[in-house]
Amino acid sequence: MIEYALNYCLAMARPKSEDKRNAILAAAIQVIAELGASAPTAKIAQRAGVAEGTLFTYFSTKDELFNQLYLEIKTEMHEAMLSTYPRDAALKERARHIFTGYVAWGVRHPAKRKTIAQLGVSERVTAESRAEGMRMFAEFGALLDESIAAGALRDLPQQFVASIMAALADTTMEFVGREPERAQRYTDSGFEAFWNAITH
Amino acid sequence: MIEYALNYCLAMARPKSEDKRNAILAAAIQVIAELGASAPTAKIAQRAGVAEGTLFTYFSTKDELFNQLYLEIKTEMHEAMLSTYPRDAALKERARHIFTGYVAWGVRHPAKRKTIAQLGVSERVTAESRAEGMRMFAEFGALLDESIAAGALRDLPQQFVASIMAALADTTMEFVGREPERAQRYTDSGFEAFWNAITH
Amino acid sequence: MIEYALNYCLAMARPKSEDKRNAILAAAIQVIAELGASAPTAKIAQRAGVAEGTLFTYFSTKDELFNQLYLEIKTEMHEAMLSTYPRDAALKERARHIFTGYVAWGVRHPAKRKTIAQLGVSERVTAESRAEGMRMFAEFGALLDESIAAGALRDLPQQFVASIMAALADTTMEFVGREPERAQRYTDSGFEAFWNAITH
Amino acid sequence: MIEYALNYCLAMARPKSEDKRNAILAAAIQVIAELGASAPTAKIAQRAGVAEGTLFTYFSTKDELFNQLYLEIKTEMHEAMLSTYPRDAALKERARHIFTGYVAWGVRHPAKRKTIAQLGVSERVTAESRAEGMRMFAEFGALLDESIAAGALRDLPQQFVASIMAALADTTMEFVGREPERAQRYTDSGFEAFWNAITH
DNA sequence: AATGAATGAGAATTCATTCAT
DNA sequence: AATGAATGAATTCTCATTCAT
Repeated sequence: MIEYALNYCLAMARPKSEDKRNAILAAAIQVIAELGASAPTAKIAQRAGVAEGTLFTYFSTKDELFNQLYLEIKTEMHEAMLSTYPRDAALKERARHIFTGYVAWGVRHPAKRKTIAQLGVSERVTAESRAEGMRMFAEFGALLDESIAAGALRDLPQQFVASIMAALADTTMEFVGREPERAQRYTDSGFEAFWNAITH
Repeated sequence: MIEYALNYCLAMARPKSEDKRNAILAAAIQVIAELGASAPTAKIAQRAGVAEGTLFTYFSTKDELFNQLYLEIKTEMHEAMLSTYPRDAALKERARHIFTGYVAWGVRHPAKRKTIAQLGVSERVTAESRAEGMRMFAEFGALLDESIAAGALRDLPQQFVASIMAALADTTMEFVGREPERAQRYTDSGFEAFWNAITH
Repeated sequence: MIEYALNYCLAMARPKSEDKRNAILAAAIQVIAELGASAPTAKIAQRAGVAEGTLFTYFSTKDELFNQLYLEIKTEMHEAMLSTYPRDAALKERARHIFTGYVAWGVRHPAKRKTIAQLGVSERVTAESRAEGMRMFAEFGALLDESIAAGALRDLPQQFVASIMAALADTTMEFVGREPERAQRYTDSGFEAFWNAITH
Repeated sequence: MIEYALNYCLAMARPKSEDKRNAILAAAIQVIAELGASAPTAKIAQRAGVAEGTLFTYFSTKDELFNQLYLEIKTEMHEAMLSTYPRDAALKERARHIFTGYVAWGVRHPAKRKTIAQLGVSERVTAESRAEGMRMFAEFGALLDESIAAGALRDLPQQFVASIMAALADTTMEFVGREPERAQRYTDSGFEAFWNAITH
């Protein structure tokens, strides 16, 4: 009530709602997962429960929506890998934590995973967005430097190691998605494969 | 003169030309590599040097073109991996041959690689095409059974191993693409990583 | 403090501000001069420093804004032609005064001139507005009746003479706009042409 | 029949039809005269009896359509003024011919006249088109050089004279349009006014 | 009164596919 | 078989206007 009066005086209109923005991003994830990067904005808006035009008050173009979505998902992936990171565990356990966190996230969010796969090859996602997305993951390469030191990949860029991790984790996710009942087995094996790949 | 040409034309039913079909496929590779899977058929036809409508006498729909292209490239990849396959070499050398052949092919044909990446996530490529594409590669899993027997991946499907190989090779290609002067280094390391991943 | 502001706001019904109305009209002139009659209301509001919605508390529709603007400018033009009108001068001098005043106004206010040109052919400006705008100028025809009496235009409607004056003055303005350094020359010649046109 | 066979051999498809192009231009004239320069392409296509998309095979953008239309009408106006031009008549008669030809054209083609008025202030018509349009009319200034030599407009650019002619003729047209029964009277008077304007 | 988010009906193009030639 | 004009549904984005705050 008082808020209304305040708004009245300050002459503020409805503020842009974070909820709506999130609804649009969430809808985009679903629709892109279903239809690919050619998903029409109209369908995204509809799924989000907003008018077609509203989408454009939150994202000025389709490209902007896609780039923001790309970074949003990448950030979430990153967080999933770092949450409850065991700082003091042995190196291998820390690595396992990251790998496992990523796989678990991907399995839990199949639509997001498909969407990232689509956006990853979409011409709409700019080089800048890609670079920013990559920066997050490069850090894991650094994290693993110790383990790499003696292995086959020594003196190759950390990014190479990070990409290998991502590639193996993605493959793992896919098979977990197909046979969820063997999730544990795939995840363990995927990680061991990765660990062997980089440490020997 | 004109009459002669007329007779010539009316007399012979022009057969579909294998050349034209190939020109369209080759054009599609280029255009899809440049524009993604949303590449218009008109642009593909133009690049192929044929009329818009002609494309549709060789491929009844865009989807058909894309699916055939997908399989054509997959087949070519497959052949690249098997050419000069050293039947009697030691297991690891045979595996290296396959891995290296694939990477070399990808580096030599960047447009094809980009196109396969695009088609790989395109809604136009059917599950059947994907399955058929995968079948070719599954055989390499079988090939490696021996080596897997004692490693981390024992009793996981051969497809898992094949996918891991593909994933690591793709990653390798990408980095070779970025730093061609270190091609040898990346390829060797990529293969060692793969070998370690599956044999330990 | 906040409470005070609150009371202040609740106590007084804010009156529509003449300033704001004028700001909107002034902004419309600029934006229409730049973008033509398709100028969006949002841009006009922005230029005026008010919210999109505010524009509609001062002008219920875009059409109303455009019609009022049309008449406002026409009125201003009219005033420019009559200011310091030398009632007792000779006929030709009075005519010159009007012609010159109009040209000078147009040269001094190029955006207004462009805007009037746009509104003059816009479907948004109603026949009524046009009629009202024309009425003002018809009076100049009456003023010139004497001079017409013997000329080529005798027994044609005063409006015809008024339109001829407007047409010649507009042409004059345009050339003064292009070559401001010859302003005097163009204005004098334009008027002489007009005077000769109607008096011979 | 033989043509078909020939086409068949040369593999020509339906050629772009001049008729259709003209139908689109004619439709544009009508619709722009009715709705102004904001006339939608969809409405123009419909009026022309072609599909919405067809319009764009003849004119790649709306701007191109508008610019070509502008020049087409200007050219036609120009021709109307020169047709049956009496090379050997006295100067005034030649001038009258031009003036009268233009007015008659404008009266006969009111939609074209309205359309040119709209396009003349439209942002879509480029400076190049305008310049080209103006070039045609500048020549009439040259034509009148003799008559100007002694008048009020001596040593002003021919373009100024040409613009004055256009302005007076436009005014004349408008009044003829309103009172067609006095067409002759207006045309004669308009021309006399013009002649007096430039020769005295 | 003032704000600006929300709306949805257009608007200009694009494009896979058809079909007359 | 080859051509490319013709089609119209679909797409992204704009904009006048409304309305909750």
